[in-house]
Amino acid sequence: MNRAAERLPRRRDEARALFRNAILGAAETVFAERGYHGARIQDIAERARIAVGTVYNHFAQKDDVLSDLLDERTEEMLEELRPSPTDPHRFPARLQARIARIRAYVERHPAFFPIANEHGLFAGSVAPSARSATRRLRKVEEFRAVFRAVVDEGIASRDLEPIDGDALARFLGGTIRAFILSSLAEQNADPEGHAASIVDLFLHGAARRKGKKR
Amino acid sequence: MNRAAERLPRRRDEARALFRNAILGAAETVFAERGYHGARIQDIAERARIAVGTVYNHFAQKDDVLSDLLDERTEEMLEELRPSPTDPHRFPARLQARIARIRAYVERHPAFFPIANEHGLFAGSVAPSARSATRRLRKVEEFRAVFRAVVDEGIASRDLEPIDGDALARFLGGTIRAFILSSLAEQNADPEGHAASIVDLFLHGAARRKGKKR
Amino acid sequence: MNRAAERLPRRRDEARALFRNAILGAAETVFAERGYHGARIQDIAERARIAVGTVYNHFAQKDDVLSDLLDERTEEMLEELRPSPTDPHRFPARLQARIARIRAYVERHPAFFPIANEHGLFAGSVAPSARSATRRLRKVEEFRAVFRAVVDEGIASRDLEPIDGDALARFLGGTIRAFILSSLAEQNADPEGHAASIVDLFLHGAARRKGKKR
Amino acid sequence: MNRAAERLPRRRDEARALFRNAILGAAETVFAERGYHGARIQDIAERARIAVGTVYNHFAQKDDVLSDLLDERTEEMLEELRPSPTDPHRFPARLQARIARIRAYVERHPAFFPIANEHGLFAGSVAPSARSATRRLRKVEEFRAVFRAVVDEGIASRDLEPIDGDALARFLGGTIRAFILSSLAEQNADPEGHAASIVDLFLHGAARRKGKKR
DNA sequence: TATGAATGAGCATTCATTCAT
DNA sequence: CATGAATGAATGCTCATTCAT
Repeated sequence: MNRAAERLPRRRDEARALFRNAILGAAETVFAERGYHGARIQDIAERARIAVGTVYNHFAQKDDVLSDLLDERTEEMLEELRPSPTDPHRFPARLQARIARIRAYVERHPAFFPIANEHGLFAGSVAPSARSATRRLRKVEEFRAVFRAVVDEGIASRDLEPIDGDALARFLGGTIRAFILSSLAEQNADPEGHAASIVDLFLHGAARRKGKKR
Repeated sequence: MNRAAERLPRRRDEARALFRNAILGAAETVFAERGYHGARIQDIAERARIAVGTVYNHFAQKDDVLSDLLDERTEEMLEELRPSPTDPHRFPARLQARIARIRAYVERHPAFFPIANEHGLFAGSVAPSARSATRRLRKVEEFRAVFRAVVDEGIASRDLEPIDGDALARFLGGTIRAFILSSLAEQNADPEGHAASIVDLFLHGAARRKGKKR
Repeated sequence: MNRAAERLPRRRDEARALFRNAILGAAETVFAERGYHGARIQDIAERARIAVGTVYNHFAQKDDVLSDLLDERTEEMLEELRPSPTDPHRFPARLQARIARIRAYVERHPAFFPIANEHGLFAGSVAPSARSATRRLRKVEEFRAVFRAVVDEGIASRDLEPIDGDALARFLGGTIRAFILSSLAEQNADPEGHAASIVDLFLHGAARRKGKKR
Repeated sequence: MNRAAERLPRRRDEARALFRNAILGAAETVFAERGYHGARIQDIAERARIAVGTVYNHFAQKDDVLSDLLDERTEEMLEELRPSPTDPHRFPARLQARIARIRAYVERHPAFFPIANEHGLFAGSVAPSARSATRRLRKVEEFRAVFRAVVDEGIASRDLEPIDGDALARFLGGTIRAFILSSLAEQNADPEGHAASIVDLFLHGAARRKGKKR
């Protein structure tokens, strides 16, 4: 095969990916610390230990750094939410497994959440800041869709009430969001239990349950 | 008495309040449309039909316009959430009444929600944008406290599970937030029913309820 | 006579003068503290305990406040430098008397000197700041003329070398200026002696005087 | 050796110095023409044929441009005043040589003098314009010290009266200042003679000298 | 391709001046 | 005439983006 011919380009691509990831990683921290507008390209470059110009060799504009960051992280989060071959079969345990993965992700990328929030990833209807707005809305849509898929799964398995799926999806989103918040706020010692109780609240609500075991 | 002497100062204060409110109103729209950094003082002034300098006769800096706006609107929202003498006595109806008021508020100030979100009013842990950060955190705390008070009320009336109040408060917050989102998204024809169903989800969850009436 | 008719206008004029002087006095301090551009009309008004608008009832523009201040104070200083009926007749004592008056003036108006300096009253060839520049140059000229007159007097009385009068006038100016500087710097206990020694330096220079008494 | 490695940094430093000097040179003219506050950064940039931002790549703030300019020019002037290996040995000629150098400097940098004056470099006790005030006072002190050193030299060589050195130093300063003024005012054809006569006035004063040759 | 200095459009803020009361 | 809030032109400074090396 053309190994020799392949090697160099491959290395080149690897180098490019290295730079790109370094920039995105730096951007994640800096955006979280100072907000999008407070973050200067120079700050990001410094944190990534490269020159300003280099950032522009990998991203056309500042806005693209944010967009790509949101895209990648969101995609990763969505990946955690989607079904996995190793997931349990019954709905509640299945949901709990996914939520536990989300929690783990949030703890790996705590800086990402404030950014996602600033740009309405979990809220919709935010200021349309420039050309990346469209892309962002698409991601919001994908989130909605995944929540909706989860809910549909639950309805199909007769674990959820067969009512308005969109409303349930939003409810699920809100619940997960509250759960992420507490993950960021506290250093919970029992992630499994935490995920379990959030699923329980989603399923059975906060009302007092006479005579039922918990 | 000294009506005559009183009149002038009173009018002056009224005029000041008029300008101040005009500025805050304009700022609400502009911040929502363009985001904090995208909003120029001149945009706000133009929308309020005053001169740029006048904005600075009422607010020391751009940041203060945002802070005061967040303060005032948040206080108003909190007011809607707090118990009212006309509220029903039993917990579910009581909660539903408050949530309906919130919904009405959101519909009166649709522009405020994106702003609040951009600045983490419903999320905590956002980028600390200079001197107003402290003020904002205080408001976040107040929200948390009000949700907590609602939850404690429900626990006391034996309508809610007597478990970790903070967790329940966050859950309530997430639920209400999801509800606000849908209020902004759709023009629901039945606000009463909407509030009722959100309370129902909060109380009894999304799980299928065999044999129970809905 | 029309005393009655005169009285009111006279009072009015007195009131006007009162305001005018209060403003000039306040301006003197504020200009000295912050420099012309650093001084805001509002600062001057505050120090004079009047409203901003009132300043504009007495001076057409900020620049006029400065010009009039420079004019008045300069005129007063020139007055001190000019011959007085009570002056001694012989040149050295005569010069000493005038210089002592200048010194007294500087001590009454210490704030004025920095202003005069900032605007080149003692230097000529400064930035032509707006329309008052012409007036200022006139004052510089008047200073030069008075110094020249003093020198001519000394030449006529055969106390000074009959050389280039302009050069001598500049030399006298420089000497007096150095003297004013030390007046501002130190709290000399012996003003008379100070004036005497400056005259001595002007007349006989700094060279060692063998065998002469001092 | 590592010439090649050295070349780039060296060139970079040279380029930096080129820009820096161009800015300072432009600033010298513009400050002299319009005064510090009347000079806009854009004016300076335009005269230096660079962009506004470039000024800020070399100076943190407008004030620093002024400060550095004052520092550099003052240091250069002080350098001219300090003893040089080529100076004559006897005091009067020595002093004359230094003064002639000052005169030459003033003629090379006529724009600097008004600036120095506006900021009290030759006067002390001016409006303290923010953070650069300290630096300026230091320069004023250095001037005083150099004048004092000259005077001490003269006292030591028994050419000057052994009286209060500070007073003599101020007198020398005033004399030189007057001399600088005339240098700026006229285009004297005989610089040597001019310096000589100023030294003569400083040494022997303006009094008529019977029987002495001039 | 990495670098980092140059560029200049953009914006917050100031403050002299006006004018209704 | 005194008052002080409204006005908006003016300007220092920032920072995304470009480009010569």
